[in-house]
Parts: sequence; structure tokens; C-alpha cells
Amino acid sequence: MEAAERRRLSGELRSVCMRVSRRARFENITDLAPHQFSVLNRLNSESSSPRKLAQIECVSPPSMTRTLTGLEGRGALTRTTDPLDRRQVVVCITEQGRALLRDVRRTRDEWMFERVRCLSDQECAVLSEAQLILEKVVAR
Amino acid sequence: MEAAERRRLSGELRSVCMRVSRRARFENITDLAPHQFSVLNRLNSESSSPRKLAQIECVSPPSMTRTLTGLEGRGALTRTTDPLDRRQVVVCITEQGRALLRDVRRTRDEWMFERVRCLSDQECAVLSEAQLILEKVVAR
DNA sequence: TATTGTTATACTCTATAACTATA
DNA sequence: TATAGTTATAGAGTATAACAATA
Repeated sequence: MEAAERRRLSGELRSVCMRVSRRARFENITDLAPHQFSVLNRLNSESSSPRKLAQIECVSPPSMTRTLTGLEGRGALTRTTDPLDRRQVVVCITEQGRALLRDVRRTRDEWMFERVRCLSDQECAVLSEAQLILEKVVAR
Repeated sequence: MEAAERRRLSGELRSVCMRVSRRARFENITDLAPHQFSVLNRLNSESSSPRKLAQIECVSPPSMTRTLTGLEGRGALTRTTDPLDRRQVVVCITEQGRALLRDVRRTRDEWMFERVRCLSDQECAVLSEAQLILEKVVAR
């Protein structure tokens, strides 16, 4: 495939991915803000500290304090002092937090599934292959 | 393809589209906020009024006023009174606004193209088919 | 009186700077 | 003195309610 054609494809793909993303997010009011979801999602993999979370999320420490306070107030995470270095705080997701995360994912996925279920087997096969390629694209 | 498998595919696809979207947007500081881009993009197709824009963008009229004031201050659009109904304001994109829009698109598409250019012809063919299917998905 | 757009005001999320506690 | 986290304060974006201009 020529470079010009690839450039056109890139633009179209980027555009359609953004529209899928936008609709899956906006058409489902999950009452969990994007930054809250992102932090909770991160904590689902492993516990962390406010500072590390702020760095990973590219947000200032005070902003992260606020985000954590909100999630803590909803029982989605706990903040405890690190016994080895009492300056640090250990942030852990709770079972309630995990449940919240599952709800959000389910709601978003539901939007997509409603549409994918109407496609032909052949179309699904193409999307299945495409998904693997896009994983490679986004991994870089 | 079975429903369970389709459900899995939907989830994976939704997730990868969101990651593509996020990276294409965040890794390019374009100095045009998402809501500004969206409005300007709309005006690129046709001129409109603040009220119509607020409805289309699902935003309150005062918020739209603010957004328009910001874009007007940058010379990206003009606001003129409609001579036929002097209550209404006609919002038009300027040549400077169109140039701004092109810049943002180019920067975002460049991120995608850098990755698509490294794929095989076969992979591009799959993505090309997938793009058309996703257009159908997102149109619903 | 109804409609369009803006201003007034408040709430949320963001940031930088100042502060507290610990190392 | 340096570091982790929070509080103080200010700057964008959002909203609803109140207002001015026009129909």
C-alpha cells in the first residue's frame, strides 16, 4: 500500500476510533469521572502512593490528593501511612472500588456490544483481526 | 460467532479504540481544547448560531458563549448579528480558524501514520476493511 | 409574551506556592 | 536540608438563574 493511501487510512482510523471512544464514554453516565476511573483502574493492578499516581497520570500532587479524597469518600480506596517511611501514604483499592470499576466497564462495553451483535460473522472476523493489529499499534 | 465471543470482542475493541483515541489526543499538545476543536470543526462544515451550537454540543448556552469568546479572541471565528432576526448571532469560521483546524488534525493524524506506516500491506488491508465496519458501528 | 444571547454566580477540576510531618 | 502529602489560593471549564434586546 502506498504512503499516501496509508496516510488517508491513518486519518480515517484515528477519527473513527475517537468517535467510538467518545460515544462509548459519553452515552453512558457512570458517575465516575474519567480521571477517577483512570486512577482506580491503575490501583486495580497494584497499590501505589499519591506521588507515583500523580506522576503516572501526569497530574499535580494536589490534584491527585483531591481525586483520592473523592474516591476514598466513596469507599473505593483506602489511604494508610507506610510504616517503613511514615511520610508516605499507601493507596489501596477496596472491594467496593473493584465493583465500581466492573460496573463502569460493563456499561461501556454494553454500548459496543449492542452494535457488534448486529454485524455478520465475516465482519466480526475482520474486527477481531483488526483489534490485534490495533493492539500492536497502540503498544508502540 | 457466538454471543459470548462477540461480547469479548466488543470489550477489547472498545478498549483499544479508547487507547488509540487517548494517545492520539494526549501525546500532541495542540493548544486547542477538545470543546474548542469540536465547535470549530462543526463551523468548518457550516456557519451556525450560539444556540444551535450549544444544542449540538450538549452544552449550556453560557458555556457556548464562553467557548465562542475564546475562539473569537484567537481570530478563529467571527460573530455578527443576523440582519433578518437581530436577536440571533451568526458564527462563521475564519481562514485562520480553518488553518488552526488543519494543524490539529495533521498533528493527530501524524501520530497514527507513524505507526500505520510500519505495518504490512496485509495488516493495512484488514484495518481498511475494519474502518468501514467501525464507521457503520459508530453511525448507529 | 416568547426567544436569543449574555452576564452573574457557584461548583468542579486543574495548577502553583506555602505549609506540616518525617527522614 | 530534602521529600511526601496536604492545604491555600487562583484560573479555566461547567452549570443554573437573572437580565437585555428583539420578535
